[in-house]
Amino acid sequence: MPRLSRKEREKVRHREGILAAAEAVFAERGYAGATVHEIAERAEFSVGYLYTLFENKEDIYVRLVEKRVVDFFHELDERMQRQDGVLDRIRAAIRATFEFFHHNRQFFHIFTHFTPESDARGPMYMPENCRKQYDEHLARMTGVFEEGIRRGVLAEADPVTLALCLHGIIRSVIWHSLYTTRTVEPEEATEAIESIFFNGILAGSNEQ
Amino acid sequence: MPRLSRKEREKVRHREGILAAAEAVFAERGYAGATVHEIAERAEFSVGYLYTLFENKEDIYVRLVEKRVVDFFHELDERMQRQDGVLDRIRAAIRATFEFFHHNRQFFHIFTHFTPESDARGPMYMPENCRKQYDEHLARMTGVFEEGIRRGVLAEADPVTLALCLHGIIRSVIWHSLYTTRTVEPEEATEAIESIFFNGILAGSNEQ
Amino acid sequence: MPRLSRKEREKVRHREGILAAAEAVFAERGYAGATVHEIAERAEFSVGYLYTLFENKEDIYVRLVEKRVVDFFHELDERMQRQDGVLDRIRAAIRATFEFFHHNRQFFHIFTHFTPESDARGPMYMPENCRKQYDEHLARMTGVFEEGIRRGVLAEADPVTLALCLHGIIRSVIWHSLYTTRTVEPEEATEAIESIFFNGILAGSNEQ
Amino acid sequence: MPRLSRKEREKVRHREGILAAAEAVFAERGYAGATVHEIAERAEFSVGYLYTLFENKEDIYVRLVEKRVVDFFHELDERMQRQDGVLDRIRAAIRATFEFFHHNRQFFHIFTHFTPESDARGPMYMPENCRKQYDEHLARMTGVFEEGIRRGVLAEADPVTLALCLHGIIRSVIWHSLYTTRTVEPEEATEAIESIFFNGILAGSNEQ
DNA sequence: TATGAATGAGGGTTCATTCAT
DNA sequence: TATGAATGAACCCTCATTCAT
Repeated sequence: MPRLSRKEREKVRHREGILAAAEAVFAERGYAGATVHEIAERAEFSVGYLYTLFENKEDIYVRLVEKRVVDFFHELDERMQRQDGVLDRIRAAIRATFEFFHHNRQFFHIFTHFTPESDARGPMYMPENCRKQYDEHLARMTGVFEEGIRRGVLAEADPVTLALCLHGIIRSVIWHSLYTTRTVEPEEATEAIESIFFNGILAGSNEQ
Repeated sequence: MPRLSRKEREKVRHREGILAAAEAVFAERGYAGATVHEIAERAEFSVGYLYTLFENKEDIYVRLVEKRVVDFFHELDERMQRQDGVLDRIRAAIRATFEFFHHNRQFFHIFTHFTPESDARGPMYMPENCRKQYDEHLARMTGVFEEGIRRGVLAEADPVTLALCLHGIIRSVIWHSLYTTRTVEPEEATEAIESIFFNGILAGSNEQ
Repeated sequence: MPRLSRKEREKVRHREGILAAAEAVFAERGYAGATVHEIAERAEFSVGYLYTLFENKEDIYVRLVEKRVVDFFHELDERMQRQDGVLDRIRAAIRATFEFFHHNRQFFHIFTHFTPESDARGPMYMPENCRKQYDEHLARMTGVFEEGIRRGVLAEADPVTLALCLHGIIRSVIWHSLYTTRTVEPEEATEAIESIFFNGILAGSNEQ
Repeated sequence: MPRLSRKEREKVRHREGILAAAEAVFAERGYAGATVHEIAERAEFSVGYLYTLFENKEDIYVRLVEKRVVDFFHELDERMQRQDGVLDRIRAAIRATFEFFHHNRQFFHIFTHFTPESDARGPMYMPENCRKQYDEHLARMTGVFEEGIRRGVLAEADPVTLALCLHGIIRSVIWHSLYTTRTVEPEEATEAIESIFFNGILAGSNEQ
């Protein structure tokens, strides 16, 4: 682990401050709607300084998204690895997502609205290498569901669709939380979702 | 219903052509990223003419979103009303959504990414009166779930969460379709989702 | 010759007005020192309009220089062609240059200071295709001197150096005129230069 | 002459290093196109330090130009003074110029392109006090030509024009050397120019 | 009705200059 | 003395909007 000089540590702190400000602005206005001036203002730095730490507006966006996405998927993975059974892993994924959301509410304004157009620079476009991260994550989740089916713990179904459904459910709850500006308790949300996702909504089916 | 003169009918046609062009552009670039010139170009009208039919860029966006959202929720409602039982209504909602998506693929680039910031003009911001439409729709769906629970067809659960979950699952599948640019067969998708949502994913729970 | 519509003719007039304004600004400030705003202001157009007629700042510069250089060398050539003897051609070149200068004083601020750096964008850099024009012109002049020497009208000497010297003498007089902001009478200047260039400066050598 | 302390001598050395770097940058980019950062970088000093030795960008330019111009005219003068006859003085001026060029190639990118706008800050503008230097030099040269005419060595002609012509011829050869990036041998160049300038280009006139 | 030339405020970016260290 | 992080005015360019035709 490299020791950083005081200057270097300060630089890192400044970069983080700017990324935090950028997160808020991109979340509110989208990529095209955000202005570098507003980011600088909220970060309480001059515009010029941003350009000494980042190449340009796009670089700020890409670094920001990259950082958070990597952090998020890393956290998610680690939490899942710690569990043994398939069901526990799924539970862990749900809880970890809500906890990450709890601490990174802002970012989900971006994350939840990723638009993956490859050609055009969409409203919240997903940078190239985040797309890879995302695809890998989806593959890992799919793997978990496949294993569950193979072991007879889960019912027969397309594992990709299962992964998507879980993702969708979580995202919807998060979206509603952003939409109504109400907080979500990770614990509660996890339990509610788990119950629905595992047992379905029909009466008489939820005695696990 | 008022009879429209030829001129008026033509005007309506022009408005529709412009909205269709706008839909494509907003979908690709987001609200801030879209330019009035590009919309005009794709609609094969001059910029100036757009400004005789719409107040400004925002007006185009708002009218477009309003129109599609109203159409969509109207269709959804109607389809659900035609069914009697709770389960059939839910089924109808799923299928209707996928069918609407099948015919209005473009719009879901906007719809799926609605960001509901009220103050700032977000990347795909939801206009005031669409928000109302959406809230009403959610309330209706919640009502259906409530009824199901009351009648003992559905297991005890927070009906709002149920509505959100259904919404989320559908959205996720649609998002994945947009993301991978593959088409989704309404029939198939409906069945897959229905099975998961009704019975859950655990083995031994999916004999209805 | 294509007939132009009124609109098209106006466009051409506007382009010319802008180029004239640009000429003044580039002459005063150099390429890097000139601002598009100032050009627009002097041309009495808005900045935005310039960008509908030209690609960007560089395009304005390149078009301007190209136009004038082509005009100049074309004029020069034509005047020389009309003469038969070598001496008359040289005389014609001198006079034509001074006359062009008389009518395009402004441009010589740019022309006289062309810097032909190929890599860096110098203070008054010579666009690619003007360089070609210039090289061709120099070659033609060199040809004239060669012919003179071959026919025994001119003394033995390196024809390229002769061409350069003539060029230099003229340029110097023009430069001095710009420098002192005094006008130069084409007639007079031609005679003075001709005498020096043909006969040299030594006493007893100027009886032709 | 005041004795300088070690510190002061070092300071002088630093100033010279910076001016040398500045010379290269101004030569390549022009006044407006040059950046203080690039100068600092090439001089291997920090920007901040430049500002302790010079007032600002303009000051660097002015000092640089002043220094070289003074050096150049001083050298030129001295060399001419050493000669007795008018013709030898002219020869000395030509040779001295080419030798100075040989050792200060870089500077002639600036020197050859001096633009004398007084109001605007031109692309290679000539600082006030260099203008004075230049005027004095021109006056001295004019004086030499006047003397030559008075003594009957040179043919009757406007001495200012003669000075300008000589200047122009030399400049043109230098310019061509810069343009083609080929070196010029002072000896050869002097002879070639001398022959043309003294005898003219007509056949039968160059037996001195 | 329908056009597109013309506008100018505002965006991304650069760079001369300052100042704490 | 010497540094380079930090500033912000001013650059080039875009685009929502207007208006004469």
